[in-house]
Amino acid sequence: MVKCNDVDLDRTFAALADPTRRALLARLGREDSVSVSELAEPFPVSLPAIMKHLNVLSDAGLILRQKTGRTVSCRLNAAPMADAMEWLHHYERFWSTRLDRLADLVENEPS
Amino acid sequence: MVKCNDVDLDRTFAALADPTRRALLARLGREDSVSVSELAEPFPVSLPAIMKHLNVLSDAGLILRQKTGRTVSCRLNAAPMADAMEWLHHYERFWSTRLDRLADLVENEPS
DNA sequence: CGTACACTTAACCTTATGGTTAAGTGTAAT
DNA sequence: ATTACACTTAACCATAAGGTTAAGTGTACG
Repeated sequence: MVKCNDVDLDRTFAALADPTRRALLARLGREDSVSVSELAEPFPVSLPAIMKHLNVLSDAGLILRQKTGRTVSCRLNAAPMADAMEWLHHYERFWSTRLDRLADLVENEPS
Repeated sequence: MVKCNDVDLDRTFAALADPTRRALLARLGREDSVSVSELAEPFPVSLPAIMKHLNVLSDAGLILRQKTGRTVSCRLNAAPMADAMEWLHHYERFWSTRLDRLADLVENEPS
């Protein structure tokens, strides 16, 4: 199993690897539907820069855009995060402390 | 809260955004302690390329290296993944209640 | 109509990423 | 001592990422 070419996971993790993009997602987590210019406003960078971030997020499937008149509203689509989460989940036992693991054992294997 | 400069999270997600690096971590998840050349062997790229990947993983704190004689053994350090997991955890409600959201969409988008 | 507004695209720049080959360092074995 | 081995570093290359300014598209409004 040399090739592990999970392009979707690549894109998801890459999209999450930037603080501006995480902040955009956080905003959409709080606000549900926000226009592009409203999204851009708090950041000290230009609108085209934000556009590029939004494109990265779209390509990763993390946001959806819908045009209404001349404004475009963005909303969160967290589904791809579930795959990232699942990948990480496989490593959970490596950071759980011994006590956590003990608790896990007790929970999952009673008696 | 414009600045969300979580450099560690940047590095963790960026490190995870490459299939070769994820495969290296997977190997270390299975094998606990593996030398650099053993790690590199399955991949169709040069050893220096793998070195760069290992450096990225080290910089993200995801692996630890220990030199013994002329061989360097690498082991997984999953701790930084916990922070990534925690970040993702905040969005869990956006995909775990997907059926509810689907119903919501159907309600709010009459065709 | 014309103009302002919301967004997008284009062109460009700088730095980072992922790869290469070749050379260097230090330890082990003959 | 010499040679082989395991890894590292250096130098280079092509492409991608993240930013800029300027120009373009399309919708709304006076």
